[in-house]
Amino acid sequence: MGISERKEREKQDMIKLILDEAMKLFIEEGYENVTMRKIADRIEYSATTIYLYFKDKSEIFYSLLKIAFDKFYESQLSVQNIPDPKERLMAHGLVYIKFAMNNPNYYELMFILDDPVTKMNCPEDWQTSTRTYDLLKKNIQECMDAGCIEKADIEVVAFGLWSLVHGIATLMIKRGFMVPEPFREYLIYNSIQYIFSGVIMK
Amino acid sequence: MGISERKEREKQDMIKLILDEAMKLFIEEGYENVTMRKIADRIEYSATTIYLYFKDKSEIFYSLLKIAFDKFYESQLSVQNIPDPKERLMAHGLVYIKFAMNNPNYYELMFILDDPVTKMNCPEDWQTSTRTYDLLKKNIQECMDAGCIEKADIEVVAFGLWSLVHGIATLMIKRGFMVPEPFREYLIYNSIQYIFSGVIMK
DNA sequence: TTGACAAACTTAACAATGTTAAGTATATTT
DNA sequence: AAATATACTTAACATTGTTAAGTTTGTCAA
Repeated sequence: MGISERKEREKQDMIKLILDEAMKLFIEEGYENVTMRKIADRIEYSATTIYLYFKDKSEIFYSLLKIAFDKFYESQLSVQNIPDPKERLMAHGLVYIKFAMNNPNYYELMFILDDPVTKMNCPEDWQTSTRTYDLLKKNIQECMDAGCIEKADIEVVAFGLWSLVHGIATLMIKRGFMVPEPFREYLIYNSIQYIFSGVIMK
Repeated sequence: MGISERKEREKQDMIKLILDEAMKLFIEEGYENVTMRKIADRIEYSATTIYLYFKDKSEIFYSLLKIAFDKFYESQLSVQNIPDPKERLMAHGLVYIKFAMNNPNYYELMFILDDPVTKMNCPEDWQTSTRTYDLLKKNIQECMDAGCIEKADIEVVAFGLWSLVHGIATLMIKRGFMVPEPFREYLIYNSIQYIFSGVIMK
């Protein structure tokens, strides 16, 4: 009988509907400003219905977390065709920050907010997130192999460069208003440029 | 007559009482977990009394913000007696991160949370916060003068180095659990070391 | 086809939050 | 001593996430 299949399909449709509307709201308004009742309004069901498909609010946004990491990974790939490893590494950093500033709510979800991340328990959950980090390490390794940058523990270098771009991203997202607009791009590009050209050997 | 003076004194005492208890709660539990009623319990007044002394919750923590920035500045000073400019700059970075990790709730208040910062309107408010940044710029300038690091727009270099340590700090505070404990200190120290020794000229 | 049962969904409600309005003591002034 | 201003409290509101209880709808066996 196809009834249970249909039911399963309907259930998946409902989950997708909730996630889609939650995502739209979230991108526009951010985690704290998305309420269960707002989502309920959008999907045209009562708020409690959502609890039949998700344990609680953070579980909804834990699902969105995976989508965010996928989009994030996708954006990083765009840089992988650059042949010169040191140019690629620099572009990698820039595209990282660009993603963060174009998708501040995604970025907050992935790297700042506590709530939905607590749902990440199984190690395979991290795989989506570590994919991008592996990409960075790969690019660093190729720079080392090509003699562009000083050889060292790759974990150390990756963490350092990640911290740099993460720092720029979070400062711009959270305290960007401190920097007058036409100056922001200048600061971002040149500070990365300065530090990278220190790390990269002549 | 001394009545109005006494009243003014009592008012200031009350403000101090509220701030003291709010601060204690805040350091232990963080902004979101401090409620008006919890503060009220501690000071042994009703919750609404607090509103006679502060406009709203964020204004209380805006007051704490200044205290946090003062403590922050104080901690940075400890490094200013190091004679060698490049060693001083490196130590500056390390002490920055140390403060952030020892006072994660202060740090969040200063550089991550949105709410209390919105109360900062007058330009003199920023002075407490820019003091530390000026200190960094001074140290960078001395490094340039001594020929330790490549000459460039000081705003660019300061922003880059700040982003680096801010990135490390926020990653450790917000996603530190991803890094196994004995590995954290190693990552922090060596990644800073690596990037600094790139920036610093041999 | 109908009656029992399960699944899907809603309404009502709870406790906690920040915050406001109205009321009550207490202190000051005239 | 009466009038008034000050300090504080109680009650309440709207909003939040979430749970419990009730209702409707769909499915299946007789």
